[in-house]
Amino acid sequence: MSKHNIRLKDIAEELGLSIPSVSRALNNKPDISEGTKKKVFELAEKLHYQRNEFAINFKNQQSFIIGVIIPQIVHHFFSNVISGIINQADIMGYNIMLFQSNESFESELKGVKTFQKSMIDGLIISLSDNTHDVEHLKYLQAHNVPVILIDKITNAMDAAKIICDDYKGAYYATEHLISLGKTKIAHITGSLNPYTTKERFRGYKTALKDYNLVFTEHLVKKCNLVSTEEGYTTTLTLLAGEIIPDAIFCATDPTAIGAIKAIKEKGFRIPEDIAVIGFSDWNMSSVVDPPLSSVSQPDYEMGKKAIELITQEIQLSRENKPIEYQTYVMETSLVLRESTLGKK
Amino acid sequence: MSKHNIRLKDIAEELGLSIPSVSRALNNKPDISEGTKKKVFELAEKLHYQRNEFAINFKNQQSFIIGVIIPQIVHHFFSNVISGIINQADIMGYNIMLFQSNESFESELKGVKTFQKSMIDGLIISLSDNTHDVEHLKYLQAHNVPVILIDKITNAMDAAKIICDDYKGAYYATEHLISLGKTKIAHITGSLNPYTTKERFRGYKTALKDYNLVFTEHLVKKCNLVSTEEGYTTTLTLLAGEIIPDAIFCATDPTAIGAIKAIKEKGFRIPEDIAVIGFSDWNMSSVVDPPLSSVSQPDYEMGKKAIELITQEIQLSRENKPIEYQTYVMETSLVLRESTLGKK
DNA sequence: TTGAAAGCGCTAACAC
DNA sequence: GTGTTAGCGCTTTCAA
Repeated sequence: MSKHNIRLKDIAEELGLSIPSVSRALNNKPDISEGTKKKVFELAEKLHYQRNEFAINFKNQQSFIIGVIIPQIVHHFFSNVISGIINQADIMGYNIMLFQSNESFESELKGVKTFQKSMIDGLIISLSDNTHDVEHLKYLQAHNVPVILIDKITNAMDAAKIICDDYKGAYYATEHLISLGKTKIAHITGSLNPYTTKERFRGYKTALKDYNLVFTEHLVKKCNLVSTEEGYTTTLTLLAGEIIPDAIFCATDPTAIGAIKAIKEKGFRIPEDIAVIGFSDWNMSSVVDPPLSSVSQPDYEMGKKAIELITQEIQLSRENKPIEYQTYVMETSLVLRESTLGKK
Repeated sequence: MSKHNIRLKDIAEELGLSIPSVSRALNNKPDISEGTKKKVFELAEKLHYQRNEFAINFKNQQSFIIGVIIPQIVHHFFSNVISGIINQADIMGYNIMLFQSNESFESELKGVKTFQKSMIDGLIISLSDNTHDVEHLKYLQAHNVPVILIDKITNAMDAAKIICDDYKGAYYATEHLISLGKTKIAHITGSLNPYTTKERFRGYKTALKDYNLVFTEHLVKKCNLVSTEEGYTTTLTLLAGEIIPDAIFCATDPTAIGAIKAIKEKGFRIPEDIAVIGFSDWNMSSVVDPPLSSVSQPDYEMGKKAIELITQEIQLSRENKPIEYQTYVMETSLVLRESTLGKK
């Protein structure tokens, strides 16, 4: 907001009162007479008085802004997380400042720095795939700015963490394929840095082991971007290999959609020859042909939870009370469609 | 950031200097000796001095925050717009505060109000479908907060506006269907409030007229949410009508995807019996079966442009220079796939 | 119940 | 070159 706005001073002068009196009146303090309070309110109304929040923030050293850094907004999962964050923040009286790292560590660093300058009250962050060092986040914590890690977390720091149960989700997905009688189950994984991908891989391996299926190195392929294109080309390699899989568990839905395209193109039937299951349950997964089975993540709720946690921490931090960090593991669920179940 | 931080005062005292001298040194002002400047810098470094931005913002009455309000983040078009906004804002040295109206006018009003309190330097907004009154935006303008309308705009106020050429895009899409020899072209439109939908409808009608095709009331159906589900059910009604269309131009891609599902289910061939074209070019549109032809919008560039314009306006506004409002119409392009072209 | 004074951290205008 | 003074708008003492 600009200069030339009505200040307490203007009201005070016009009413022949002192500035503190006007302040008291407008803030509904007890030690002010009803008469003057009424006069002040009326004039304030008439002049369209608006508190200068710069002054307030300055005085309180609080911004009511929560910074949010995620790798990519254009991503079904993250845009849902953000949606939950924004709606809940609104309820709690906070504003959201948003930044995307585009999976670059330098960019993430820069984001944290500019947020710091904007005096955020707290930070919710999903780490970039290339973040190995978290000194920038520890620095914030050390300066009483609560940090909450969401989805892409790290064990390199103590903080509240919100994840979904990638391990269990992957385990159930694999188990589902096994229950269909599949034995040569391939896995297309992502860059192995992020915790999430690792956990999905672990769930896959454990399920195989628990059901006495052999783990075959050749049936695991790595995608860096976990994109549709990469899913497509990776699956082509898979289908050209010695062992043709009879099912594929993909670490993300786009990859799975790429896989479906490759499988159809090569003339295999889905799911009879090769069943496919993804992870994330994009809203578009239901419209591909065949509709894709997937592991659904509680994205919106994760965002909501993040705000609940951080507003609590902000409060505790301002009261100089100790904060206990927990890791919240939120449940995934299987959404089964034709890519594994076939036509009804 | 918290209290208990290093202030200029701390440095000044430790160095036996006055506060302004320290300020001058740290801000690289010319009227300070190299010697003291060096001393100050070293101590500041050692003590991890950080400017208190609350004080700076207070002094300058500027936040370097740009507010952004859009109807829905979880929307391919908008998340791309925001992506462009954030990346460009970063370049220009601004932060982005984000809010979604969820297509509710009340929510939009509330968002504007909280942003006002957060002292945003400018607002970029895409109106909710239910916004008929724009007094809240005019109020901002009147208080020297530049407002830029993007995509969902209104003629009810004077401001810089950024849209894509919905009319032309729709015209070309319809023209494309006509060029395929289609004559009974249906149109599934959205809620007719937003300017964009109106323009798409107008483009459709004009194309029909220009090519001497009769406009048939029955072939135009309205969807409120323009969702996949609605596209599906609406298309079913269309296919159950007296005149079966030989092509459908849908106002959005989700609608078109729903239409494809309905058409396939009823046993029609795409595009031989009924061709389908959408609008927006979702990234998933290429993976549906058949891949969907669509009108691609310059979403990311629109966001980028919005930041360029608003930072200029903010600058002009601070210099009390007059601002000329323009409407920027950005070009769409046809992305043709199998849903109109058929298999190669 | 009200006013006077001080201060949040910083910078700009004015002295010396 | 450096220090003194004043002020951004508001709230919170402390006096009266």
